[in-house]
Amino acid sequence: MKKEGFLLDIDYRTEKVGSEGSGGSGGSRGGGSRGGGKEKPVVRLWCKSTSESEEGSDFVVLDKDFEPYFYAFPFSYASRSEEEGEAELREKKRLVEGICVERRSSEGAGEEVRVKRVEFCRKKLLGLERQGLKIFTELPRHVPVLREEVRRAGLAVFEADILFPIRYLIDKQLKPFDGVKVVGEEAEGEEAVLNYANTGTRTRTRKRKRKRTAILASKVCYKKMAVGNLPIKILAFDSEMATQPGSGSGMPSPKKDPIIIISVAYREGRARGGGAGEGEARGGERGGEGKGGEGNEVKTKLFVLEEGEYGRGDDERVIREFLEFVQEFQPDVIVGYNSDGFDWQYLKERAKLHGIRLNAGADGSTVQFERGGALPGVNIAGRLNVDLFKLAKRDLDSVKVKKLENVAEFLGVQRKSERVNLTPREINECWFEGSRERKRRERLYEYAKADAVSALGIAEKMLPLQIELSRMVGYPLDELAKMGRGRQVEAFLTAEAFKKGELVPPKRGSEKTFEGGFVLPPEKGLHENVVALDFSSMYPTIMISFNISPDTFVEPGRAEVVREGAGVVGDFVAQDLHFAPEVRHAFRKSPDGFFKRIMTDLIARRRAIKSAMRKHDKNSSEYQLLNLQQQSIKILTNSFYGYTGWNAAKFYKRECAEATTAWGRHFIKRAVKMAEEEGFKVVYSDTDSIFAKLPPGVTEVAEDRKAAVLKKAREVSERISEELPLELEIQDFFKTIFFTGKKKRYAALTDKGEIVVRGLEVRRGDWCELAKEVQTKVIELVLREKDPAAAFKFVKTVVQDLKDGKTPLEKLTIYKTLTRRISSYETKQAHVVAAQRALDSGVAYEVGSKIPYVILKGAEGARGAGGARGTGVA
DNA sequence: GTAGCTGGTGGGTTTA
DNA sequence: TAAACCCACCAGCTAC
Repeated sequence: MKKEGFLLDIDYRTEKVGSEGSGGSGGSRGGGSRGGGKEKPVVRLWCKSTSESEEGSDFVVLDKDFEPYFYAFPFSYASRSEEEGEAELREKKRLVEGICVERRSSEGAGEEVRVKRVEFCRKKLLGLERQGLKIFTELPRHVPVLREEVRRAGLAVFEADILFPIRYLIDKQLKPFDGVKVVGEEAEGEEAVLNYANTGTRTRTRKRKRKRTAILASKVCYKKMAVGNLPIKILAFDSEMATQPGSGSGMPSPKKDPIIIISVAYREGRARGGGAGEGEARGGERGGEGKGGEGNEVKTKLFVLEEGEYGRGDDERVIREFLEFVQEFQPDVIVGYNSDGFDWQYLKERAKLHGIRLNAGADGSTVQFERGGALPGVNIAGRLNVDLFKLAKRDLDSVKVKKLENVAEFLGVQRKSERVNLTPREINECWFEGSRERKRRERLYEYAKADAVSALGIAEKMLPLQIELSRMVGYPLDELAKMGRGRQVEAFLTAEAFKKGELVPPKRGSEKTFEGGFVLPPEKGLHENVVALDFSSMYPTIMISFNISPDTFVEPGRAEVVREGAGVVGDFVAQDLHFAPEVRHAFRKSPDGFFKRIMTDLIARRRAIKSAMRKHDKNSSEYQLLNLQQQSIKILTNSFYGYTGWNAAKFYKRECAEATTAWGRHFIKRAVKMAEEEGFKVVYSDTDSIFAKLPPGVTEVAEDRKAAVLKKAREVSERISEELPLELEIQDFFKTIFFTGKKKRYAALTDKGEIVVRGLEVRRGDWCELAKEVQTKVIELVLREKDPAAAFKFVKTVVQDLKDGKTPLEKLTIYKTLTRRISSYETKQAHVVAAQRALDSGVAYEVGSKIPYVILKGAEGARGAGGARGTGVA
């Protein structure tokens, strides 16, 4: 049979050869079951159909024909003949083929590990063609063992740390949320049962669910497809606990406190385009949804503990019903807020207590918890588990205190003022007193629902961009959502390298830092009619213009500057090289480097997308999708500079980053000079921007002044764009701008009436609301009204209110991040002291969380304000 | 990724 | 002798 669809997730399991199927736990990315006998890896591609008759239905592709492998190359010795090299490689090949070692599993059982086979191969290493070995292994878990042995045999090892499923995607050129075509036969019997869920055996109360077809693949390949409006089912969940009254501690403990509510939110019905092939689960919902609209409504469901159950501390039924719901709903994506760090961990403990399996996987397997690792990771087979808190932490810089309600409000999902808000103490009260007071219990239910709905809303706002990034980078969404930008770039580069026959270099860090951007000291005070100019995509443009790439960098000594009369000594001649200013790093002008080829391609793709966007209405779904695509390309392109300077990067090359910033400094200084030559007074400049005004007396009327400044700015920009390989764009026009005299700190009023603030306390998360409110008002009065006296008066009233104790405590709460364990702080800072006191009274703040505190006059130290998650700090 | 600001700690030194 | 001052450093956070 043939099947087409799009890829959602990938993992693998190991199965015993010979016997039908195998026992053991379901494999996951990076994991696998074990046991005696011969085993082999089976890659599982979790897909959704795109064919018209069964759109949105699930199927899983089983591929048993992919072998784990890695590369090994001899260390290159200077000037050795071709024959000598080949002879050595043949010798090494024999050596590697003979490798046999004992591998001890965590249970202590021994396992004999051999190399499966070895092939000769040709690959490029930083542009240089090299001959080496491609070493295949029986199982993915053998790679780390054999890698060490191959190293011992005197070879340099490459690409031995690419996870097996990722290796599969790269080699097959498959991408998540993109097309897959498979030829094979439908799996039957035990094989099918093991690999897809819901054949009806596990869910007692529910009807038999629709079947997930499993296909034993004989051929799997990429299939181009339209990627708009993919039918993806998201399930958001959240759980609430109540702590025993009088137990002192404010934190619920999974050892004793049961889960009182699990709330879920989801959209019911098919995604846009109809619900063909779906007989049930459509309920009596309205089907008439407009094209392009959201259409289907958000639904919620609560799993609530009963009184008697609470008395026994027995939340088994609640957990079971939740799991059954997951299996019935079959979500593609499961989201929660801090779900990896909290909800799943709690569920794990509670499930263990009752001896029930947390089988939320699409194959009925249990939720897998990553061991070790700095951050707790949670994996669910066949589904994409995403912790939105991690996403918000990484991507929503402007939300300072990343509580669920704050993020939801910021994204326009749900206003805080329009939902039920409860503190942990109130949750307790609503629970315990709710048995008498029905209303309070209702409030708790509304609260639980609001949390799940907010999580769903956040997912719907944030995931589309993540999905585009996932498709582009080639990493499954759940993993990608946890990765930092550097690792995302690296994943993308790894796939690109494969396409270009390049090897991914091994990591070789360094501690050395390098000089960054140039900042011109600002001219203190108030300025009027200032134009802001900036270089668009300065670093990427520089990298492309000067072919900056790890493979075009010429080591000092290899480049010879041709002096008059002197012969050529190095491998490269000066006129064939770009030399960076100040640092004098050299880069070959040709051929185009690895980075340049990729970046040029990305920029071309982005340009094409942007022009395609113009053909669509801004509110259309086509436009929105294209917009997300161009955004993700931009994010990636802009990350290349940072990536080359990230010392944990595989393609790390300090000189690349160093040269990039050196050219940046060179050009911004040149631009300042040119602007001043044209009659501008440059009042400030930072890295890639210039703030300039015309000296007084050029024109008299205010309106003319703006026109004059802009006209001049256009002239300067044109001249600069002609002379330099960069575009200088007019970014903004400020009617007034105020500099405190310090770098990176100013406030401005644009000609559109908006106030822009940079660096000042308003922008900082470690100042209390009151301070920020006051500063905002002062800035308004100074910039808009130009009335410092009024500002002064206003501040005085605020100070008086403060002295009179009229200011509410919440407005004085300061939040600061606890960046490490309390014990490892050298200095006694207020928020650390506050965190310690909170701990003493039973509220444990995790590393990385924000500690709320208030500084009181004459107090011994910090006193707590009501936090949302944590109760007051003692 | 580097540049830069600010507040605070903690120790040593100066000052009234 | 204690308050005032100075300074290097730690820590957190932001601009680009």
